[in-house]
Amino acid sequence: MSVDEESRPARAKRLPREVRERQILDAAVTVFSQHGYHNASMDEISDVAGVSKPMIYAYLGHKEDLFAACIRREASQLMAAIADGVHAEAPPDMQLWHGLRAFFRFVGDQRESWRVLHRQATSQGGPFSEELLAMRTRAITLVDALLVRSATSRGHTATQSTEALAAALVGAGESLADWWLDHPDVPEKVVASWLMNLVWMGLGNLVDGAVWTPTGE
Amino acid sequence: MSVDEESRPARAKRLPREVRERQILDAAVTVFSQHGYHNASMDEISDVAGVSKPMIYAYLGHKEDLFAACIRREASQLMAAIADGVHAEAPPDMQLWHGLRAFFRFVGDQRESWRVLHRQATSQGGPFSEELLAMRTRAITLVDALLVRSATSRGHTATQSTEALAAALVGAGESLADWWLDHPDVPEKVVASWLMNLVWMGLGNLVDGAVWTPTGE
Amino acid sequence: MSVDEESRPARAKRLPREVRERQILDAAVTVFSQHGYHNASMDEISDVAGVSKPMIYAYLGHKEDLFAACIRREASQLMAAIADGVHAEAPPDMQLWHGLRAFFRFVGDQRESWRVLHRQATSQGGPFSEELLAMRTRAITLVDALLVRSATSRGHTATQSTEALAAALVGAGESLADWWLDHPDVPEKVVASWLMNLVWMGLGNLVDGAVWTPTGE
Amino acid sequence: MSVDEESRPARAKRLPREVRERQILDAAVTVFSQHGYHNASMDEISDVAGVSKPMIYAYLGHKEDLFAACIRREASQLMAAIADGVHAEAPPDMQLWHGLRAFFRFVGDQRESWRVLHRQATSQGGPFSEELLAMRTRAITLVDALLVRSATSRGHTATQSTEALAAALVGAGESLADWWLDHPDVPEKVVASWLMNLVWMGLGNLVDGAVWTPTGE
DNA sequence: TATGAATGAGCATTCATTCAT
DNA sequence: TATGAATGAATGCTCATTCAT
Repeated sequence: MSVDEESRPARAKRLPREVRERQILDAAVTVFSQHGYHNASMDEISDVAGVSKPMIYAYLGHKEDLFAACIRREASQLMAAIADGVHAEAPPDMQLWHGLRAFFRFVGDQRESWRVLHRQATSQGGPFSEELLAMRTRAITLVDALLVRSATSRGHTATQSTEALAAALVGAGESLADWWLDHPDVPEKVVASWLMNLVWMGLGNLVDGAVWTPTGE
Repeated sequence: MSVDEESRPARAKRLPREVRERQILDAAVTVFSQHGYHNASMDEISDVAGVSKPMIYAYLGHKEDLFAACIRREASQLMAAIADGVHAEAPPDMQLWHGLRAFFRFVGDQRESWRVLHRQATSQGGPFSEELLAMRTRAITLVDALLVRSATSRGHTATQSTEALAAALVGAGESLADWWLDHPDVPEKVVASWLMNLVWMGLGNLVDGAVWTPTGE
Repeated sequence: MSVDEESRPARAKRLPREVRERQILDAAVTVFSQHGYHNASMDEISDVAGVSKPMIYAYLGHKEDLFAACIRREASQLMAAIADGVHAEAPPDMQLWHGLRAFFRFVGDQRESWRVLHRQATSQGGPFSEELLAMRTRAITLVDALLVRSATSRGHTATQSTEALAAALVGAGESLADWWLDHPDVPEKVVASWLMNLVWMGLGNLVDGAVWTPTGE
Repeated sequence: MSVDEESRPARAKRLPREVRERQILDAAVTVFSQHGYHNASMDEISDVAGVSKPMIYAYLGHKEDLFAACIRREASQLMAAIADGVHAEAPPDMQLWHGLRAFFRFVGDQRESWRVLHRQATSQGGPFSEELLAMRTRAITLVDALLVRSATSRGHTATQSTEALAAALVGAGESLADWWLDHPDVPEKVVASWLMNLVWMGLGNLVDGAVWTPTGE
């Protein structure tokens, strides 16, 4: 009947804004990832953060803003992780390979972040799509650039399709990452190599101008 | 006195249950697809369906049940469309090709359905995942079988990776479909062929035992 | 998934009104007794009765009317049972004794009826109070008359208090009946004799070991 | 513009939780007593309490909890009132007498409380029965103890029947209290003495003109 | 006589959000 | 800076009741 308040870090008073914001964002990511955007209540977030609700509103604004802030932060981390893994001077296939590995490593390490980014953000309409789309676009653009460079370096002309292909690739990565979440015993490197093989052998041929065409249609 | 009641089809009275159920499901798909599961209100659904709320509850149960029913129906239609497009006796590549085309055709024709299936159902936890997962699994299984058949028919041994690859493929398709929703001027056949080329040239090599390996790691 | 409709008597068609009414009242008493007035739904009653709701409304009116009808019927049966047990020519104590026994017998045999009469009807405001009050008043009046007759026959003057005493007596009976519902292993005759002793001899005498016993049974 | 807001005490702002809880409970008792549990709406309670509904839920929980809280509070007050009236060293008859008087005084003074306790709580199933049963049991136990003590002090053996007798006595009190509610011109002391005589002397003695009178008052 | 179809109206409950301190 | 107190506004859901057949 009496609530024990021991479980949470003794609500420290008068912390600098920066710290509070981090606390709140951490809590928000956790809660959003657990219950989804709509079922996450500001009450629970404030509870988990060890901060009163008015603080949240003062520092990070409305629920939507808060969610967007989460996405922004996590997306940045993801992009940073990938950028970190990729060496710009390496050949295209190695770039893609390292990018994929970094991606899967991130997903494996930061499941909460990934869930918020992928599962939650995707489904919410308008406001978040923008945040997420922005990130997704950056990712696609990156891959796109890779493909284009790769094609031109071999003497081919990049077609419009590269952007679409990039989209497909990113989707494949996400989907495979989801699959991986349910099969955690498969090593990250293996998963990455599967995807790499799938797309590279395919992409490689494409880039070289080989095309599959339906027969007898 | 009240607002004009002309806008909706004159609320036909005393229809057989079957008809009402269809009306309701149609409305629900529309509304869920527009606002998402949580922001869709039963009130609006009943409004759009031209039916009072109690009818919805009487015929299709709670909001969750209703949503599940939507997913089930739309998923069935999607699967049926794909099955319809594929000819079982055709060679693997043609089967995949026709499957893809049927898939993109469905997405193009039934945008609402697709949005409900993909964006909404994916993000909602528990109860729906099951319905959707079931369908997704069926799709993945289908592709998986295709790969296995294809591999064995060429004298190779199917590895565990096929299921993962199938997952990746399905994800790629979904993602590309989403991309396409934002680029409607690209003909369906072209989009399908992009994806086909991406995965087939890749998958083909894989199936034949060709493997990409990182160099200089 | 398929509903078996075997459990209920095959919904016979075209029964005479009298029969239908009985069916409905029986069902209503059962349901009211189980869930209480408010939690009993017309749907369930119609279900249990094996009759469609419009029939109920046609034959017995609104929920309130239906409930009142239940009370009337059950109350009549109770009063009849008591009247049956009492012999008008017997001496007052024997009259009371037989009345009590008949009452407890009724409660023991018709628990549902009793529950509706006592627990449900008592608590509902206005409309039912009247029905129930009428019965209760009849009971009280009966006891009242007994006391008055008894007193005058011994040369005493009846005071206003008799009515109040009768009320108290009836309450004691009801409460003891409730107690008995929770102690079913006590024989009816014993319970009746306890109450008889309490009210006839008084606690003072009981405490002193005086006991009333029926004569000539 | 809106209806006059003068009728209720100027909605004081920002009161401590304790005060609000009392306000809410007071309002709840009033409303429950007027309309009964089911017909009482949380809206009305919040209105009468001069508090918004969310406060009720925040402080006292769901409707059931709220009702239980009411019962608990009122029951405690009743028991306290009785305990206050009884002197433990007095002889049994005087103890009973003072207990009865305290009881009737409470009923007379706190009609709302009594109605909630008796009429409402009794009729509602499960959850409340427990609260109320607990109190009723305490009351019965109290009387039971009185009887046992009284009997043994005179050299008699207490039988199992005491508990049942206590139940009967409590029921008689409740019923008489109800009767009294409809005959408010009878003084409390008189009503109490009627019941006292009934149970202490027994009807038999009463009929013979024997009367119990308090000594040394 | 008998019923499946249909609804108006209400109610408990929750949540994001904001004062007053 | 920081929060307990407070609420407007929805929303899911149910039920008694009545048509149209």
